[in-house]
Amino acid sequence: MSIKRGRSVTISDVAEAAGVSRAAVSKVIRNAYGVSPGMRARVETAIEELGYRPSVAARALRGSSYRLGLETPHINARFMSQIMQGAKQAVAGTPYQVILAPADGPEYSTLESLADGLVDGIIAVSPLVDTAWLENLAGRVPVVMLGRHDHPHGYDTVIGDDHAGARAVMRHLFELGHRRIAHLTEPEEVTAPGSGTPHSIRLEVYRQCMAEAGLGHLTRVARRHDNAVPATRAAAELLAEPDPPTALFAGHDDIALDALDAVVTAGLRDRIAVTGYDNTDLAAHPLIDLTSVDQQGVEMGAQAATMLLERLQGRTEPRRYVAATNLHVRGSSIRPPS
Amino acid sequence: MSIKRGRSVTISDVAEAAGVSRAAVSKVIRNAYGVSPGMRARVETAIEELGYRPSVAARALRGSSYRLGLETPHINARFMSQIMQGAKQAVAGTPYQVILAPADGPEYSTLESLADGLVDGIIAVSPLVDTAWLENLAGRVPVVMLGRHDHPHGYDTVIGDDHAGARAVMRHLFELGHRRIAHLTEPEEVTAPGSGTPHSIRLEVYRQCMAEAGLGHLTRVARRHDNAVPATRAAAELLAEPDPPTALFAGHDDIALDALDAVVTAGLRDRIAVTGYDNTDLAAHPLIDLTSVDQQGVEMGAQAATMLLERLQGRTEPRRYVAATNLHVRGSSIRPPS
DNA sequence: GACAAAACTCGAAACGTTTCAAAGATTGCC
DNA sequence: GGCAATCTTTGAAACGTTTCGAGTTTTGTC
Repeated sequence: MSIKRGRSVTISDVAEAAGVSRAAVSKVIRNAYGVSPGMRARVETAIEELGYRPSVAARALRGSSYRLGLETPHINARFMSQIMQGAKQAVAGTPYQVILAPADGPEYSTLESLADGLVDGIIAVSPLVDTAWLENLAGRVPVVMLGRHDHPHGYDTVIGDDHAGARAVMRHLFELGHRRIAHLTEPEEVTAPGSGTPHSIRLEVYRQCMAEAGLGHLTRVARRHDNAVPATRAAAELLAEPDPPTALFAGHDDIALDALDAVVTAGLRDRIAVTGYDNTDLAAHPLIDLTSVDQQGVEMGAQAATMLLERLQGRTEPRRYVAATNLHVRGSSIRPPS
Repeated sequence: MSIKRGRSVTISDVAEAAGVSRAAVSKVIRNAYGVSPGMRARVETAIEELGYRPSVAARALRGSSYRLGLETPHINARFMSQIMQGAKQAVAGTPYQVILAPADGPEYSTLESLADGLVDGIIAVSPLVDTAWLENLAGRVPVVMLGRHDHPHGYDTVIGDDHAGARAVMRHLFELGHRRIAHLTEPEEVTAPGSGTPHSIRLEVYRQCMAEAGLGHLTRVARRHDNAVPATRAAAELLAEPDPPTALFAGHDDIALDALDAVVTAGLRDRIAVTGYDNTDLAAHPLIDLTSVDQQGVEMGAQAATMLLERLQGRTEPRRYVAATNLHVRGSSIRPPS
């Protein structure tokens, strides 16, 4: 009763069954121009009866796989759910599908393996790869980069308004009365000044706001480091200092969650303010109740996918989309002790 | 300065550069038998210099794409992170890569689109598709199903020990002194008796345990329904009943999070016990602090990927892996009012 | 009803790999 | 040194699509 790995139905089988040429079948399945109603009908019947499905591999070899690839740095990055959701919405109704390739290692290799003819376009979050390399990649396949504030020639970019978002956080914390505000962010390589990563900008805005408020001397930046220092520890160390901060501005919600962990563990839940970024679904949970910046991840994902589709239809000049931000104030916005 | 969509380096280019045949290059890149050290060296140099990367499309057309596909029903399902992590671990060091295809729609179509020559093997969580259809799919490409307690011929299965896990939860709640225990689960179609889905078994065990304890009359089952009824509402309705339950046994952590939401919103955080399933990373967060059943998702993912690799190497008899479960008791294990 | 234009259909060549049988080179043995 | 056995290497034929130019039929116009 064991079924052997069967050869599947090919376009030739359909052509034969419908009594037409392979070229004709190809046109029908692609809705291409120049096919008579009669032929279309016969071909569609044959396709139906045989249960024909075009081979993605053969199509890809010939030109298009009808797949868009989404590269994501960490499997867990909750923000990516939003992006994926948006991208899926954008391709609904087109023959395209979105697949996800988690990096978890060197980003170059994940991107390259996507580009190796598997997908027709790539959406990626890769702050670390350099622009020249990306321009080169974009020469082979359309690319949309998320969260790069550069102005490339060959690829498109989708970013949030990190200046506005970070500034909104700082203004909010100042208004609550905080002065000792610390910033919790990613490792140095992701926040290098001028690198144009979202986290470098949030950090820069943080510094600037502190300076403008005459609080430059209270500036404190802590970072998580991949395995060595989880964000919980970085936060805990901040809290253990002689004059600990009264507010923690976390670079994104995942870090904010860890910060909350540290704050709660230190028994300071209603003494220390914590803010996040991305407004992921958990932020609204009453047990988390995290103030966070919404940067419309779903819309960003949808825009990114749309840009790829445009490229596939021939657009060549680069596009750039900047998503507006919106601060959601929640219970983690504790006032400082007065 | 605009780069035109360049044709990339092919195996022929490498062959020419190295002064050998295409077949020879093919052998080298696949580490196949029968290639002299001299030739290998020349070919490898040429590959290096030209920056050659094999086309996945062409390879797939010819046999193997070296990609494994992971189908996941909802983008957000936190449990899938664990599976993905395990699968990636298992393929590390092999030429295989894992890609993720979120379903979000009819599962058949996602699975088929994966099977259309894109991947060499499929790992899927699809409780709803029927066995015959899967056997057929498995005839075309190796398949490992997660969470199906059936005994198929053509595909492999990886499951958690849902009987033991659910029983552990119930025993735990009884020991705490609970009698009014409600079960919060997925829509009917996923829990049909005898369907062999994990949720049908957890439900069945719940009913059985209640009956065994002489509490059959207190059995209460509530369900979320895709868009209409989020789990928060289902839970809230339970809590609003005349004699509300003192403990909520949620089918998995995502539902448990919603249950906690409802419990907190009703102001009953330290009156009602909540338990989850899957022990996702959030359960351990001090603000969530959710008692949950660990079913070794990472190990399950690793096993699934390993099974695919075995199939690709020729195994034909079906395999089945059952992961042990382990209850993690946390703060959400409230005692009932005495 | 003749002729041009438009609409439709087709055969064959590509796309970049892997595989298979066969040719060519080398080794071992007596 | 000759012959068989083994080891290397190769050319050509797949794999299943799309595309392109050319051939065939239909339509429209006078």
